[in-house]
Amino acid sequence: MIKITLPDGSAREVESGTTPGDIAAAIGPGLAKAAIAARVDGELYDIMRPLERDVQLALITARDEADALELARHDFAHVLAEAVQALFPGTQITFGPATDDGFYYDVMAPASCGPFTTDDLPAIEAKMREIIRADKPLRREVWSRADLIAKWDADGEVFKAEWAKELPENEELTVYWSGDANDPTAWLDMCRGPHLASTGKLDPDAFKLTRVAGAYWRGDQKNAQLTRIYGTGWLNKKQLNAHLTMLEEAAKRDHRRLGQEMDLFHMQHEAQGSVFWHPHGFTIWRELESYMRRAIDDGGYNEIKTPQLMDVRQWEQSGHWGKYAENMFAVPDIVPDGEDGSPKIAEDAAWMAMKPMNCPAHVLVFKQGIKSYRDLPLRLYEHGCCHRNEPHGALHGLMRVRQFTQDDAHIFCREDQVVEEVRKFCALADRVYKDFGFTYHVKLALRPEKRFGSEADWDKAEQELRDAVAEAGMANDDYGWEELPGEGAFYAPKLEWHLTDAIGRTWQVGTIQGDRVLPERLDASYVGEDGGRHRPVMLHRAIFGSYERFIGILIEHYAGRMPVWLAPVQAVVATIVSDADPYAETVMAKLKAAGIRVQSDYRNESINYKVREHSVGKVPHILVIGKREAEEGKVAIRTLGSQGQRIMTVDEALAMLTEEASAPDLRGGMI
RNA sequence: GCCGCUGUAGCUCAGUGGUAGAGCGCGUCAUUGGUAAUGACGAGGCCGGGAGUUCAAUUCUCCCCAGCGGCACCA
Repeated sequence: MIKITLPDGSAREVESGTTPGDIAAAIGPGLAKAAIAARVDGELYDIMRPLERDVQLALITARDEADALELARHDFAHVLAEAVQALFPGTQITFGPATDDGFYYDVMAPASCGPFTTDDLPAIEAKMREIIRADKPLRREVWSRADLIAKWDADGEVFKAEWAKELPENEELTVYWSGDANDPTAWLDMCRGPHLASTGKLDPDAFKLTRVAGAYWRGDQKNAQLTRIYGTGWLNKKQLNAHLTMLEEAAKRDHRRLGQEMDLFHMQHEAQGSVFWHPHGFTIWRELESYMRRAIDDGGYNEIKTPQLMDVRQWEQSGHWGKYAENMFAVPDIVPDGEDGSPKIAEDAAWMAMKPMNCPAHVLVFKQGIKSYRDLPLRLYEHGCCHRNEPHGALHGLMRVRQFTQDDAHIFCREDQVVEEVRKFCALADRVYKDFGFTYHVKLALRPEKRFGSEADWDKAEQELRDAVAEAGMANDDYGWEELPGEGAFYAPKLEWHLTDAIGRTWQVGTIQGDRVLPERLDASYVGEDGGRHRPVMLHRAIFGSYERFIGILIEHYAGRMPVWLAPVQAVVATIVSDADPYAETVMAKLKAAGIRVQSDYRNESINYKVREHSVGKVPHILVIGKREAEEGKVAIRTLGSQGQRIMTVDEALAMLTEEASAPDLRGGMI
């Protein structure tokens, strides 16, 4: 007999081998039907898996949504693999987990039919529904490693066999059958589980296969490329539809689409991965730049500007040429050739490289003149324009570009100032993100495999960041505090700020890194109180990350409806009849004088047309002026997102617009 | 860089082995109007680039380039 303790504290004595499903049935028929899995001593268990020792047991139903979704998605993944193998014999299966919104399965299509395409998805979906409707029981079995390897070898499942062979010698492996023992279509996968009791527990109308993509076996570029089939999966059709609606919403917010509709910027292949900012887009940029300048002035930074090109030897010394050359653009020293007029690379040409980062140049500025401990902390800031030769497949709108401008600064400080400087940065970043209406999580990326510096330096650098975050009161769940092993930069661990936008997506933007490597490599020093030379610590930090990316995030976050202070056009003065134009011109003059970005629309078009066009153009306020307003000295304001209009005097409108058009830091409040 | 898909007018997209169409936008004219599209007419295209098959290629084949979805990468 074993003892099962339930969440309410009650305990039951049952035979060893009793399953959670049996216990649910003993409690009541309703629960027996609803229970889909169990949590046994904190671990997820199949409802049909025998219990063999004293345990704490909690039954899981669809009400435990996170667990239920995870189970369902994992099952969908298995059904997907089963369907693909049923339809395309010879397909090899590998691995198929649940994801944040669904599932995927990586398969190797048989050589005869080549990689799967989206055209194959409808047939696979239909087969999946068939499997679900067949309500095949899912049976867990424990196999020896040797038996399983034999099975995979016999079936020609190269990837599964490789995986099993790498597991520890004596490990017992779990497999799941889909279908009972005498079912000729029974299908087997090696899997940790857990799974639902049968395929029929899934809702056949609660999933959709969404796309296919290439993925490397075990995530390594050197390995075979598999076909990954993605699906989204839910507990019921309603949830699925809600998700599909959210995806549509995200598509509507796509900054590439809005960027074109709002005439903010464009890109073209002659400057692949680089942005042509149009007047409207660059207006947003200028506002952000001004905002950031005020913030750094406030924070005690000094703004500088450093060269775009430096001799490659400089990059060798900083270590970038060794670790980062594949992402750098190198430029030969070209001299004109007098003979035929064509440019020619000199034999002994010096090679220059475009800067991919600003840090070495900032150290060079620091090194000019002798620095005393009294000069520290020295905070050097730059709107640093960097070029990185990103892989073609990585480029994505404004989010991943080859030329971008960072709000980059390096703080040179003494060892004893590090924690305080990081803490101050946390406060500054907090203020900035809140001004844009973001919430955020903070994570600490720890030492990567490829790295510079001693273990002791890394220990210290990591601990400092931990301490500073603790002092800033952010090392807790409210801030999603988490440590990420192996994800730091090659020269330093980094704190990362992950913003959550208006529809719940997250974006990594801000960062601060404590670096002792670069000051050493470039021999930066200051004179201490003791008269001796000391190494400063260098903190790399950014809040927006890059202007390009941050603007992309803002466009999606606000769905193009920028707050008034950032809106490229803050107001349009639109007349109904041309008789009102002269009066409208006086209104324009007043708004312009007050610094409002206002445009007039005196075109020979209906007011309906004008209102529609500027609404679609996401102008925050339309000031409509007809005969009445002209006679009464008023304006009729229609605000984006609202149906009605407000009639007010020009001065009232001016006061309102002026208030809304001022940046949040100048208003002393949040937007 | 890897896998898959896509590339036709400024934009969104139809279409065809016999050198092209719609809507929006743009231009002209009429219309002076009251809060999300006034009407008529008109001008726009090397059908991504190159090669091949063919009497004939925007259409079929191959190679490039770019974009999109992922993977890998993101110092």
